[in-house]
Amino acid sequence: MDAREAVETIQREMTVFARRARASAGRLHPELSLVSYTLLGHLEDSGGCRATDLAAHYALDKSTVSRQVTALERSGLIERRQDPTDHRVQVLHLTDAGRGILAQVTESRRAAFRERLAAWPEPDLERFAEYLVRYNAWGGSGARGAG
Amino acid sequence: MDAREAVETIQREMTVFARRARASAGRLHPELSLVSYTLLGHLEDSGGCRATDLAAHYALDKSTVSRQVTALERSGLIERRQDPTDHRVQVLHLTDAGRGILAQVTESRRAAFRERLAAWPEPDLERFAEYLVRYNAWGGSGARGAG
DNA sequence: TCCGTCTCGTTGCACAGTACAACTTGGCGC
DNA sequence: GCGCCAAGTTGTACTGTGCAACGAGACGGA
Repeated sequence: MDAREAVETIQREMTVFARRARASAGRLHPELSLVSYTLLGHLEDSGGCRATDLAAHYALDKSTVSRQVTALERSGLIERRQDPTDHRVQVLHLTDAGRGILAQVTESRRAAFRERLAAWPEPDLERFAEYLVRYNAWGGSGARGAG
Repeated sequence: MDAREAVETIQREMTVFARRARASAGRLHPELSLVSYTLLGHLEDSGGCRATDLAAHYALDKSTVSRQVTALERSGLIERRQDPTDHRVQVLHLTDAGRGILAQVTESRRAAFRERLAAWPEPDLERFAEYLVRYNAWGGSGARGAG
């Protein structure tokens, strides 16, 4: 396989993956779409951030994030805290309920991935993880293009 | 990074990727969404098939495929041919216009990937491609689960 | 101090993609 | 022929999304 062929393969396989991801996005959890799961996960990782940060990181419109956040707050999974130094800003935080559901969904996803990756030798797993990080890091948090 | 950590990273990065893929799906071509691009690609690969086959292969409802097909036909990218042996069946075929646009979109996607992967050393490209193939091959064409 | 301009977020609107259910049309077995 | 099955279409509803317009607050220069 030469470089040209490898790029071709990466394109094709990424497309296949994207299609399947979309197909299974709705079946994640009765209460959590793939988007809201992702947003919750980011809140956990970051320890709380602004809606604008979420929008930038996931290439979503701020209005989309705003609505998702509203829904998540209505479900009691996150809470908004006014930033005392800047009253325009709302810092979003997971609630205990949110943390619980997030852990639950993460665990079931993790189990699916573990099963799927069970036969992989550890060095391959590590390289694959590293490649994905490198791929997604391209162009910074708002990367566009060959998604 | 140990294996547990690597699986975790793969899960997270695949999710980020899926999210961004969706974000850029609409900007593929003014005339072609990611879905219709995929369907067109399948028609090219298979050399013509039924709407029901497309639905089954991509885990889509037949009504969804029906509407996509209607749109693609209206745009002159595909044509329906009655199956002479079974009048319920319409076999879908690419038109020349459809083949042209498909090639064009494939090429622009390929260029985007090439740009994105330009800085990668060739051995990494090849390994990454191989990992993706291995990942997607899991469970065959209708694989479900950790998308 | 006040005005222009920026940022953060919400809301109104429109649209794509999707599923489910009901239906039409056509084939097939008894 | 009758009943059932298969292929596709259409009605309806919902979700996720973006863009544009807007409101509220911050910030800097005249």
